[in-house]
Amino acid sequence: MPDVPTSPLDLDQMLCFAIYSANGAFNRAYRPMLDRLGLTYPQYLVLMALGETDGLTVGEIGAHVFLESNTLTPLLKRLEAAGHVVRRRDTADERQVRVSLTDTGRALLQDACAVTQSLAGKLAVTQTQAIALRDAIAGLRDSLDEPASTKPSVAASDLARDG
Amino acid sequence: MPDVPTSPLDLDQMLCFAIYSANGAFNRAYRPMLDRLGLTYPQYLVLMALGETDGLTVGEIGAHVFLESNTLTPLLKRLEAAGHVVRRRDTADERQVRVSLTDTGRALLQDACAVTQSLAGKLAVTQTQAIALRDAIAGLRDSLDEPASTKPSVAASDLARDG
DNA sequence: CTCGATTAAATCGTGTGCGATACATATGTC
DNA sequence: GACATATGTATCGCACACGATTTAATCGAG
Repeated sequence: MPDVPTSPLDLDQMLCFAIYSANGAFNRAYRPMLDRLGLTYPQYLVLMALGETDGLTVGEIGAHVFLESNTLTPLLKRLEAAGHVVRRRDTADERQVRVSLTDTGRALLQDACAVTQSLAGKLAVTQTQAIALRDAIAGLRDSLDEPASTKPSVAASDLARDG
Repeated sequence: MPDVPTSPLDLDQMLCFAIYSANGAFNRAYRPMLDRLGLTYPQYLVLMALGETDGLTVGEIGAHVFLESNTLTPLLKRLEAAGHVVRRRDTADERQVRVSLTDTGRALLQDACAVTQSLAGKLAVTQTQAIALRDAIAGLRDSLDEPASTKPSVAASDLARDG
């Protein structure tokens, strides 16, 4: 084992940087197309969540897209102002706000999904690779979000070039 | 092939969302530790780039961390105001500004790298998995950033659940 | 039933990322 | 010398994202 004295970490070796920079690349790729639809990427994600299950509460949306209410509330208001979404207090529990897609919102979601489809063609991976990659990254995310999980046996000292 | 009518895209099936949410998870994990050091994550990345090669120009830093000068300039000024970095015009080519780590900046980088190391222990992947993952994601990023590359033979229609 | 604790949203302020645009300066080319 | 180009800088603007606080509604214990 070569002695690695001071700064053993190289930018291109870090898993977190790969994800950070890939996220930026996705944003750059999505932006011009989503701009035409008047959507931002997080807004698109929220529409997708509602497309799966309409009438989610703000908290439920947040659980899907990993955003808090302080981020979602203004975002949802923008979506509502644009007419893509309707916010309505739950009659049973008036603390909660239920969000539903409007017809135009649903149509917009269709267009946005087409954007994703077209973007998929640019990726330098096969479908099976993409699926494996997605699941691995999702697992990574979950292991980071877990408060203090019992790590699945990975020797921490072995992971010098991650993070 | 099953007919996939209107909204075949599920949030959890999308590769871009996995990356988006993993990036958020990394941010959440890094923030409390980097906060103690008075650094943001992109600032940390810039320090790392300078740790590899000191005296980079702004443009060179941008090439490393995939950020433009309009993002980097204010970031670098904050780093300079905090005393972690020195900006100096290149005497040979006065268009360029060369950025160098100060001693305190270099020390800070060490501490920040330790943060990454400790974080690596939380990841639910082996080292070999992490390396493969990192390379795959970096390849993804590069395929997205390429202007209009000849895609490596992936059937676009095969990639419905990516993007 | 009332009071206190808990929960869901909303709000406020701040920092930051990142794009668009405009502009100054230095370089290279004709 | 006049030109286009490249690069760094400054400004503006929007949208996140987080922390902390506030308000409203619900629930639970007494």
